[in-house]
Amino acid sequence: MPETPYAPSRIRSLPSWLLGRAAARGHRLVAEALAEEGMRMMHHAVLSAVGELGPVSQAELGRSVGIDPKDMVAVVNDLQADGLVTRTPDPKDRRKNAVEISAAGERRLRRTEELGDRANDELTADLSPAEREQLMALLARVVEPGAVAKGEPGAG
Amino acid sequence: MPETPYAPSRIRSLPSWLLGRAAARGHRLVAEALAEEGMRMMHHAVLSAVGELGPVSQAELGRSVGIDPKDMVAVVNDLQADGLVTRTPDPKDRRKNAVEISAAGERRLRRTEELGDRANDELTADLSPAEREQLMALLARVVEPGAVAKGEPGAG
DNA sequence: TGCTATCGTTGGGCCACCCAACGGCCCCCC
DNA sequence: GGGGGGCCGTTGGGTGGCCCAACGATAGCA
Repeated sequence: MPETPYAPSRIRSLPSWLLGRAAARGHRLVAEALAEEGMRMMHHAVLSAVGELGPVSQAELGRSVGIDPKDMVAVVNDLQADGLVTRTPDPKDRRKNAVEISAAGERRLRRTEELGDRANDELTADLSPAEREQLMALLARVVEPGAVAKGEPGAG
Repeated sequence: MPETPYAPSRIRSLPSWLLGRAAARGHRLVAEALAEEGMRMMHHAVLSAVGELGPVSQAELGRSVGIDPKDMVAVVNDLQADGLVTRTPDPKDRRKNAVEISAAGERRLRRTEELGDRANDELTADLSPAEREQLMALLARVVEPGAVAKGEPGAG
């Protein structure tokens, strides 16, 4: 390399910086993989959460994937328009919408999960399985400080 | 736990997801720390790179911190307007601007580095120093696949 | 002398993330 | 059983990071 593709930088020694770079690459890889099915990351995340949680309100969905209620509306709209989820008023609580995955949604989810997994494999291609687990464990403690340390069972 | 603050999700087992969450938290912490000095992350990154590289063209700066030339213009404009860097035409190559840090820029950089460091300490508060190093090493290999594995000297 | 590539700059667009407000509805307390 | 606090979905607006396209000026090379 004649030029200086990656200049030295004190910045690079900061976790936040590396984290941002790594996340950006992961985002890019996953996003373009999901694009093969016409899906975006948030849509995939929400669809996956719906598939796991069963009929669930949008608010709870939002909390589970950490997305703003505003954006959740748009995502569920899209998913519903594509016939991937159903949105039915909850008879027990008329404020809520019961969001549920459809058969088409499950098929789509299966494909996008496959694509997402492969993108993540590429993302961590340089890491051994053990290292990948190690990375995940460390990241989990960065994401939720104080949650794992004392062996707390947590929410799930 | 009555509610489900963090619902189970297959998504959460993906590196890209955890990476995104961790990066978001790091971004938030660093951004609000830097805000004390009226700086944004990109500005701090560029200023830091300028401080390290000495007089340098915007294009090279952009490559070193991985930022779009378009955005670099705005960042250097801001830094220049605040008197933190100087932008002088390069006599040897009249296409280029030689960007250099000023005395005020060095002072500002010293403070923002301090703030950034503290934010990163908080970000990795749950990690021991060894674990933090471990995380950084793993992240570096995620960011630049194939660069570290074979002991390649790289560009620097 | 041309051709190609780079540099700085301008313009536009996409996506994730966040805050504020509002009508509708539930639940609990009085 | 009536009222009030709080949650739900929805709409609106705003910011930051990232990427692509184009263009005039300039440098390097054939």
